[in-house]
Amino acid sequence: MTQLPDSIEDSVISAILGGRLRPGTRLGEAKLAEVYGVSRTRVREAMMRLETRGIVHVSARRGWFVVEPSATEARAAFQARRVIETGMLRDLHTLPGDAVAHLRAHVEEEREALHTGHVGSRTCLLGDFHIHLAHAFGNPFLTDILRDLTARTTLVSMLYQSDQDAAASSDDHAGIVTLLADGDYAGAARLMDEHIRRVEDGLDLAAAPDPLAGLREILSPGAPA
Amino acid sequence: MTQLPDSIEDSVISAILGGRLRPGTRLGEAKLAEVYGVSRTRVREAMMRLETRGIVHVSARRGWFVVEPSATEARAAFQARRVIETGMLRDLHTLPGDAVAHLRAHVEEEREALHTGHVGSRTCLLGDFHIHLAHAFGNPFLTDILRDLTARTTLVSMLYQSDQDAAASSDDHAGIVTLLADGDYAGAARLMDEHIRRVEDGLDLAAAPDPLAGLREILSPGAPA
DNA sequence: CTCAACAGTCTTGTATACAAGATTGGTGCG
DNA sequence: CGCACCAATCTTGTATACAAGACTGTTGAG
Repeated sequence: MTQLPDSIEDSVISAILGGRLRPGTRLGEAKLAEVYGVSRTRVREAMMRLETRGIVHVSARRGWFVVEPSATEARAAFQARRVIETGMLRDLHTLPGDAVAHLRAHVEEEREALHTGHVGSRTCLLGDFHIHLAHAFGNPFLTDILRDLTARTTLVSMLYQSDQDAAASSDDHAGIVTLLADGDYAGAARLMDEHIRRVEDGLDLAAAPDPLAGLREILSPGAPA
Repeated sequence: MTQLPDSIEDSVISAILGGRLRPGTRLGEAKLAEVYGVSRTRVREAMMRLETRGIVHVSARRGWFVVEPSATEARAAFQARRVIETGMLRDLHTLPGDAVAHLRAHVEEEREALHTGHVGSRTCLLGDFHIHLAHAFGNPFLTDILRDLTARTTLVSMLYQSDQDAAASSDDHAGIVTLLADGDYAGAARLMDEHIRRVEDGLDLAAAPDPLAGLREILSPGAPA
């Protein structure tokens, strides 16, 4: 499904999409340099690229951190995705013949992940659907833009205690694919709009994000001396 | 109209939007470092950021160059703009009250630039309209995305001998503002779609971009010894 | 005269050294 | 005991040195 990342950037992005990197996680240059077996220079370059893509940010002389979108930014990110994804479905009718089959297969994978219950691959697959759909339209700019936006909304979901029902999302995806199979782009656009709104509405954007979420989780079973 | 840029990136972007930087222009690190009075390190950082934004690219050990979009990339860039800008107009009805007035003033500026005939500020203003419109909707993600896409399409226009009629473009802009003033977002979206198509159709994307365009221009009057 | 090989120069690629600020842990005063 | 202050340590910010490759101009053979 997802090819293994060759660059530091891809590696970080895919870790976020897969839920392995949480918002607020510190990414020390020295640490990363050791992990990837490269010098700090390369790590810095990668971090700066990710920064311009809005994935990480730097706190002066403290380190690089996975972004923690504010409620406002969260809303804007979802809004941007809605505008672009529905816009694509409404304006572009250029899906190649095999796209629907591929998307159907993807939804099938989602279903399986739902049953096996592996939360990481599930999160990853649910985000990947949108990226694959964008990719199928063949516009690399839109694909790249949506990849970054999806990474951000994935972070948002991690931050605002999403009660997102993965099964419902997958059902939406299946519905969109069905409509596309019928050539009903307008219907697909409508359903996509509802879908993204549903995901957004499943968030508790009023709740301030818990800065200690990570720690709390680690310490909940019982801390050692 | 356009506040003076404080970073190297903004400076390059605004030079492109204003038509002062042509596609293919070489941006040497040492040269830029001297111009901006900073070290090569900072210049490299800025260039790498611009690279991830698709504005410049690096040719190994030869230097940084303003991108020269291929015909395929050109079409994709216009398509992306169409999807996003019409999507915004269709989905978002969140223009603040004073937005229309500001946009009207902007179109008025365009008109003046048309008469005075200053080609640089004209190009800049025509692109700025779209950026300002995006900005008015208040979604920073979409604004940033459109700024970069607009920079790219500006480069495309320089590269593919656009016969774009600046006056017609400005008329389109005026029309869009009028529709927005009436709250007719759907109509504005339709006109925006036509407008961007018109600009794209004004290009000769079949013609291979002339890699010597810059030189030819310089040498046309008669070369000195 | 043409062309291939080569030396010199220029430019980026990468690592490393050091400066500057932030954090942490300790110490002493009240 | 609590708190402010201070030293030690860690981390990024920035510049610089040097390596590696690309380009240019020259030179010499055919």
